[in-house]
Amino acid sequence: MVEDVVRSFGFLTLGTRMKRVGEKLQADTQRIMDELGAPLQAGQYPFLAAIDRLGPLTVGELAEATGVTQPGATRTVALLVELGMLDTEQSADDQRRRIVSLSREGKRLVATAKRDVWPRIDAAVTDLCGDLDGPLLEQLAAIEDGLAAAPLNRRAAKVKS
Amino acid sequence: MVEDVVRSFGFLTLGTRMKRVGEKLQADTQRIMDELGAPLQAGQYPFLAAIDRLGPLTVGELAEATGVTQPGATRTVALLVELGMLDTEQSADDQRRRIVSLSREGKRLVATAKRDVWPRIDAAVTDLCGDLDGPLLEQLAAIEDGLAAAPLNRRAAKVKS
DNA sequence: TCCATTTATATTACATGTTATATAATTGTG
DNA sequence: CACAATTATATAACATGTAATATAAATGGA
Repeated sequence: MVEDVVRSFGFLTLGTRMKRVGEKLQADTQRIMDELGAPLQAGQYPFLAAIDRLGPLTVGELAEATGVTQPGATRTVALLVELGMLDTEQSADDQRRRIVSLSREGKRLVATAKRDVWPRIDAAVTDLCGDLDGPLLEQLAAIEDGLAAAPLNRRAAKVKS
Repeated sequence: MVEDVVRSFGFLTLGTRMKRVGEKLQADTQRIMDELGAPLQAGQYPFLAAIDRLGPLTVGELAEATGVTQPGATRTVALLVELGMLDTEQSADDQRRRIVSLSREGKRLVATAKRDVWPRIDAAVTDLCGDLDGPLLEQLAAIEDGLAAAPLNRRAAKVKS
């Protein structure tokens, strides 16, 4: 077993390390969702959740709300329209804008996710991180070790009961 | 200005959020390196640093040390060989293994980076995160706000004097 | 010793992020 | 009120991660 240099380098490689931990969390989250039958990718839910919370939004507003660039938002919206989860209409007063809203199916999916899926994910992540405190690098190490010891989907199953 | 839903959702969207913060840190780090004339991408340095620290490694060991998958390591190694920073040789006792080492130029780059670049990056990130404490979500918020207020390259310039 | 299994690396296909730029609609100003 | 500048979205080109699979070498047991 070789030393994990990204972990060893401390603040110097913090960006790489946080990105890596984030990707691992997302991958584990995806597994929970797969097990529960949720039909989308983890990274797509923020788009649905943003509209659910804020009402119909333009592409640019969705980019802001989800923290991706505008081209990223354009692409994900196109995909979710393709999948039947979102509808778009041209804005009446500004023909450049596209107003994105939840389709009937999108609304159903959000309702189900809010009830059955998101609470489990939240509980699993809380199980992993909720009690953490102290310096950032120590918390990151605890998260990495915690994920290695028991991935989120195992924690979700545990918490569920 | 639209609400940042990934931030609002707390633990539920922690993976997306950490990935995003990590990407932002990396992008800022890249800008420091660009300003200092470092010729590689931020994400490529862990490969050089791993070999500098641990000596020549196989592709698989590099994957472990840098925390990427083996195909990712294969590709990055190929790129860095192309750029003249790494050399590879077939292992004598196991023809499947490729031993990856720093080229003369790679060694020179690591020496320069260790002296001139990495300390600045470390100092800038420490300026941003070094004093943080408390619950994870609060620290993440502080990092996001801190980066928005003064990106890492500004902090590097400040610390440098 | 032969051959099935395992292991190390490479390849393929894809997901999802970015930046730079194109296009079309709107706005503001001389 | 025409036209330059701005704004919203789309597209293109690329970077970098993954999983699944192919290929070639090493290993181990009948």
